[in-house]
Amino acid sequence: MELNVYNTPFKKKKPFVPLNGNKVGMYVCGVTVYDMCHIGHARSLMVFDIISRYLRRKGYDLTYVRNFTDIDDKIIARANALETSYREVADRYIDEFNTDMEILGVRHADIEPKATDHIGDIIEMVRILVEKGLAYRAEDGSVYFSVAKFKGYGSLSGRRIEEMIAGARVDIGELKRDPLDFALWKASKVGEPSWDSPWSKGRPGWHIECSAMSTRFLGPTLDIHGGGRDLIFPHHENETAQSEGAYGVPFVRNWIHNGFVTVNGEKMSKSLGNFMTIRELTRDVHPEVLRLLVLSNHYRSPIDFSRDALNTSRNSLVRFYEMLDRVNRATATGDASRLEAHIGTFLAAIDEAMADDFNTARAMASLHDLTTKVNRSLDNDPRLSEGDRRQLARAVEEIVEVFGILAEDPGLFLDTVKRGDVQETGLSEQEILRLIDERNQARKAKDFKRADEIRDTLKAKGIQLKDSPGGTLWEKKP
RNA sequence: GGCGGCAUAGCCAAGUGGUAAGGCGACGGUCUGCAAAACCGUUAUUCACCGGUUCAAAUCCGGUUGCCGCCUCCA
Repeated sequence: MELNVYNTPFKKKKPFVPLNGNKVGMYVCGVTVYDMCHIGHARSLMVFDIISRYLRRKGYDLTYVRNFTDIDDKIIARANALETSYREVADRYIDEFNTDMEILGVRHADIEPKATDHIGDIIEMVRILVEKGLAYRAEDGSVYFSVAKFKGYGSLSGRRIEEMIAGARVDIGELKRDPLDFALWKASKVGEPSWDSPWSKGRPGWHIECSAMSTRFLGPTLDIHGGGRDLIFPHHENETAQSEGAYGVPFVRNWIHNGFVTVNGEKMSKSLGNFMTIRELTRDVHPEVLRLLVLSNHYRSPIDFSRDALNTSRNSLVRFYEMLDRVNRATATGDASRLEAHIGTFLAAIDEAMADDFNTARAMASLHDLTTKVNRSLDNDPRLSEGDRRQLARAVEEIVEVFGILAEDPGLFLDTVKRGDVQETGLSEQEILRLIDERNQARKAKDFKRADEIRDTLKAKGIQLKDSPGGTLWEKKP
């Protein structure tokens, strides 16, 4: 299936054609490490995790680069507030980030460069821009990019220079020649971390690090550059100006921007204070539930985050795992395959969905279809052939590899997720089991009144019973 | 103010020209002592509104309304 990808500046999908045959270079803007990551970050990280997994599965020779911005105003501010060094702040939150990614099952990028490890590359790039007359040194030793000198500024975000001038502003103390100019190199004040450069002791501006590091690892033209929608302007616009200004070749062949996580329709962000950190959420929500929520929406659409939305995802995930659990429990039969055709259809459907601009929502619909078909088949005949078991294992492997869900043992997953925190019910597991036992004795004695009474009591405490051939099971209803 | 995006059933959500995926919920059925789960069936003649193009429009064009984002740090 031919891969079609939506490209931000063209506003439409087109066939994905890497610059060099099968090789794909993908750069995604990572995080600024000054605080814990929230669910909005999680979505972006998951989206590109899934895209990278799919590209690899598709056979592309992918090099995925995701940076850490480890020097910046906010990191310095945080370090000052904590009376520590910028380095300690950055390193601490890089550790926290890595822990979050491990929790979320987001794989490491191939290369995860830090801005401060590439000061030399950054200075070299700024030097080229100054040499070409696209940048200038201001009085204080800072270096600014001269926006007016770069033709094509605004083409990514669809803005014209004249339109931007009105809205532009200049901070006090900035020595720009033009309000639209942006800093490539910031001269440092006393006490701030700094590096030597031909212009001043200082530190890199935000935008230049991505240009410098992406070029270092992937060359001057990227096949894919990704990030959140909010980075389109000015960050990605500025990266384009820097890179194309310096090297004279197209910077990015495919811009991919993910939609926001919103809360009550508003963007989740630090400044609005309506955020929830990854760590907080995953204390009582299984990471795959969040992943399924992300997968159930198209990557460019907003996701309105709520407990309700989370619950819906949880229920779907439980449905998938219960199907897998049934499969595991099914007795063997030597009969011919009943599921092979369904599984073939499913695998083709998810590839088709993903090849169409990474349409994970459609892929999840196919997974629901497959689940229904497997359940139906097992309703008709609870036995399963070896061939079907193998095919199904293959399908699950594909799901795990591309989407990062259904990676857990079904029995274990259902235990932890369905039973959750027993404490909340006000009963101990022992008490629950005792009541179930008492109810089953009543049932045996055909005392259904007493049996139903017990079931209702448990239900009132949020515990749902399920009588199955193997005995009575219980779960906590969210 | 400028630029951009979105508007699909009770809710969530796919769908960019060929006659509305999927999930949740609800209702009916099979199964069950009764439930739960699973399965089967029903649940949008219609895609914010008004015009237009077309044999054909949720999809394209123009306008209106509402919501959101960017223009300052932001995934």
